[in-house]
Amino acid sequence: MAIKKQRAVRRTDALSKERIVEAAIEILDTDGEGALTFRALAARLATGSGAIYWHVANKDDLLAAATNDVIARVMAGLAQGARPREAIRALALGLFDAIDVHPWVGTQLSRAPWLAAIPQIFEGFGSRLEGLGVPEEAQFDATSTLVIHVLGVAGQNAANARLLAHRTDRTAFLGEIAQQWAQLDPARYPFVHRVAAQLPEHDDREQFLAGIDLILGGIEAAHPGPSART
Amino acid sequence: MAIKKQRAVRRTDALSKERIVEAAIEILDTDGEGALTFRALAARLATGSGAIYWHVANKDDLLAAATNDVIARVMAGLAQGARPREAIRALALGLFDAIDVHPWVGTQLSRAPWLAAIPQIFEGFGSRLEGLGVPEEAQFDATSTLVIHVLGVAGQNAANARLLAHRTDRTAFLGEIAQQWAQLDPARYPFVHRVAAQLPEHDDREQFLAGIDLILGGIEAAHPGPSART
DNA sequence: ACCTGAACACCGTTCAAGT
DNA sequence: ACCTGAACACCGTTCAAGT
Repeated sequence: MAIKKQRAVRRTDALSKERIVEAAIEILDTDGEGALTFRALAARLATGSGAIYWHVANKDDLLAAATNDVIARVMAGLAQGARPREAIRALALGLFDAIDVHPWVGTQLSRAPWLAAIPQIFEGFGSRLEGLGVPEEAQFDATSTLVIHVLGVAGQNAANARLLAHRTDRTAFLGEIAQQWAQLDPARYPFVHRVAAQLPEHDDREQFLAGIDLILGGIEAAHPGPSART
Repeated sequence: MAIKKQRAVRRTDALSKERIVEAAIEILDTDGEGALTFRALAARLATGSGAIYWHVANKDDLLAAATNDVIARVMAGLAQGARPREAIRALALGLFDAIDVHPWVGTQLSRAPWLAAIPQIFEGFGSRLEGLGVPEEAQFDATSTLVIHVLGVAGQNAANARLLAHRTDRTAFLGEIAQQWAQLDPARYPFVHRVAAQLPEHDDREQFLAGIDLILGGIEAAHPGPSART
């Protein structure tokens, strides 16, 4: 009982945007997008909901800051000096994995293209195309296609996560969708029928990467350049 | 003044899911995603907000039905019998244009992969890959990549529309983003700097199609098949 | 069977009042 | 300068009561 007085909860530091964003990320990660409210955030920070507005303009601002944090961490964690094609794949996978862990980032990225996180992603892909032999006039379209692929998958993964929050089993959930697809008229949906069986067992990450490789293949086919020997 | 009595508002027909969805689409198209509330919808239909729940499970159900309507119309309007590559491009452009007119469809598609609209889109792309010479094992990944591209662009366009709702000029808005990009550190963001100038003047539709062509190029490069003479 | 509309629970955001 | 927390305006959804 006579131990040195333990610091109570953590009301020592003053409130700051940093601490608010940190707490928001914790709520988003553990309880999902729906759980982030100013009331919940205020409770966790042991303050009033209005206090948060002193450091943060509004909820969009808060979510943007949280998203930037996660993306900046991905960019910082990237290995340097890889060959362009490998660097592009590593960046894509890094983003995929980050969004897999923080599905709410997917929602944000696909809802707000003016986010500060977007130019970071653009730069990450675009600056490596030079090394792939893509001429300057073609770099904008090629980069945009890679970025759109990442954002597109991000949005879908976030949607899946939103749904899986209410359910236990992922395979069972995909199985239900597969069953719905299998119940469509086979005459009108022959392809969907064939693919339905692959749905529950397919690996999102591998399919994402297959898409990146398809796009890279298209880029290289359109611009046969020096690095053809990947 | 003595003209035949005009039908008052339109309270003749009983309420139905069809009429509710129709009214919802009108609100979404004219006043944007934020304007669709059960109160606004009830007012337009001259009924109580609770009445809507007799025909529609909840707001998600309503939005799903509205989205399916728009997508089904795109599928129905497609020309028959085109060669596979042209058919795929036409489908992609049809979806792009529909989402351009109804940006809220973009939000829905990128938020809800279990929508009934999704297998329609899957079928539209997937069933044409056979004719491109893509072997069966590769069709799932290739289709998914095309669908993701459509959904990814859909989400971004919807986000842009949400922002442009509060503003008048599109070019001015893109100009502001371009300016933000141009203000980033040129040493760390050389590519973003180069691309910023192209941002305000670039054509979203053309860039979308360039992405589709890049993906198709990658598909054909991976599976050099019978239809190489496109 | 279908509709009405008040009531409920819950948001984001504001703001007068405190320190 | 920064924090508190009640109050405001507005949601989606429910439900007892009507026809």
